[in-house]
Amino acid sequence: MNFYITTPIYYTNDIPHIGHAYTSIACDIIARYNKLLGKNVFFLTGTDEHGQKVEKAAINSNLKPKEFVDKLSVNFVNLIPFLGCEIDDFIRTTEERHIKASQELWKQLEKNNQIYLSNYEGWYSVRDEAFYLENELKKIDGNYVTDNGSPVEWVKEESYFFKLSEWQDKLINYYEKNPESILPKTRYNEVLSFIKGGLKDLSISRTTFNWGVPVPNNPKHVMYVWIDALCNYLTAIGYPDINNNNYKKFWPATHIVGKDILRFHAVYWPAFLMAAGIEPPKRIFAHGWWTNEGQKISKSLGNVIDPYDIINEYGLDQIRFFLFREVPFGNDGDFSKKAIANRINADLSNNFGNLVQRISSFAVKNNDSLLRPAENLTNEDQDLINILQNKFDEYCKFMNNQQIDRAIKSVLELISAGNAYVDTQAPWALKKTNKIRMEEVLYIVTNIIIKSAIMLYPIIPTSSKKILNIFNYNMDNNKFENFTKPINQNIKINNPEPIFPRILND
RNA sequence: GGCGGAGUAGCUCAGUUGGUCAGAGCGCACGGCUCAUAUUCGUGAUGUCGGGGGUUCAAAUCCCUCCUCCGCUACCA
Repeated sequence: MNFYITTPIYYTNDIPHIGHAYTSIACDIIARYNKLLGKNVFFLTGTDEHGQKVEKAAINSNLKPKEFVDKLSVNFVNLIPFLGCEIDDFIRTTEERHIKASQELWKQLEKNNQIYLSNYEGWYSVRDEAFYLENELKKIDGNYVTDNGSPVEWVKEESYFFKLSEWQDKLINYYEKNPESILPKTRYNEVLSFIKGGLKDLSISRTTFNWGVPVPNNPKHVMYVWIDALCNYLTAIGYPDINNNNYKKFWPATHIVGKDILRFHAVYWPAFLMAAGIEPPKRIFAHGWWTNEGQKISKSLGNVIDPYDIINEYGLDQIRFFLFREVPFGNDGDFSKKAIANRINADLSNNFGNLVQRISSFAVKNNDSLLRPAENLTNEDQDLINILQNKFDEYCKFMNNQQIDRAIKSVLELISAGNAYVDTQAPWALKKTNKIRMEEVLYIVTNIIIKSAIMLYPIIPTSSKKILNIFNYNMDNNKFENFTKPINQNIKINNPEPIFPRILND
């Protein structure tokens, strides 16, 4: 089984913020989960480097566009390992392979009679790089400006168009047959209602700037964002060489996107693909946005969250955990210091960390660090093992639908059951009365700890490995095959150390 | 305006096809344990399940209506 997951390509007009980190980590979690399932995974991210905005920013910086994007792209390249993301490729739209792929996709669309030359005209804002309808504009001092105050000018230019209007019925048909190809459900509804509202042909080239992929056989035009940007998902797996091994293995992809760019991925992109005779994406998942202490995040408010700052303050796994434990994936969330501290302390330090600590240090002090497989299971033991089975089933069901928060909650419930089991079995009492039973109890809990650590590995990979290391357990020999079967090996415990330090109140 | 979603304990939210569905976590109160990062375990309290009406033996769950909030309603990644 193969699994292909992508982030959007990030636009090189600014440095990365928490939103970029959020999307990338989401993909990393899903990628790691699928690896645990035993799949071959291809995880792609990259940067989108063309367009008028970049061209202008480069001029303002006294740099050639390529020099400018080289500088900005590296910020995104460097962020990936800092976030603990294990990617398989990083694509830049200025790469030769991508220019070739986009042009090839264009030619394929042209060959299939999906592109025609015409004129595009309307009110255009250079700052926003977008056209506006008259009713979206307001008049200030006799001049039209956009809602956010950008000046607009009336522009008429020759442009190539994609026959999007021809794909309305086919898209509707496709989505009605594949209701889970857009998630969450509410986004699916939005997309479908948008398509049902009618589709107009799409302008896909520009002549007013040069920083883009040249349109084949007409160098006056460069591609306007859509085909260039979206095609990256094909480029990275070898397109246009459709006999390429990666292409054959990994297409179609699962795309994780912010809710603001859902339409491009869920309407234009599948239409392009179908028009080119290529299968549409397997799934598009749209996630929400973060606020900061209840406030909308914006540069002008000065409350942009720098992923480096926040991770250096709380720790990588702690932030990864918070981002996906706190909020149902797909919803908007609020990033607050209080919520972060509560989450880390309650779930990681007090619940999981404590279970690890109380068992490992108890075993070191009272059983010479050695744990031996349990032989005679009581009803209570069996109950706990049954809970593991139930929670693992839930966890997989949720993860398969990108309900990461629900999956995490299932594991936390298992860990809570582990803590409760320790209390009822009271190994500190058994120490005086029944040493054999004490050993069994410790071993049964250790099984739960190890399985919990592996289930949480996609979210908190470094911490999970630390925990497994305490128990000298190598997770490579226990992925999700026969996962709930109890471990059966002697375990020697390494020096325990607190994995999740609590966050002290400010 | 149109389409869609949501209003459930102080907070964040679960609640498939109507009948242990009135719940979880956090917070709070009380009690227990002492292995553990002053951690954990147990018990308990607060809810007219947005308002009103209807269908039904039975509705948070279906229908009608009203109120509030949110998203989408095309060319910005």
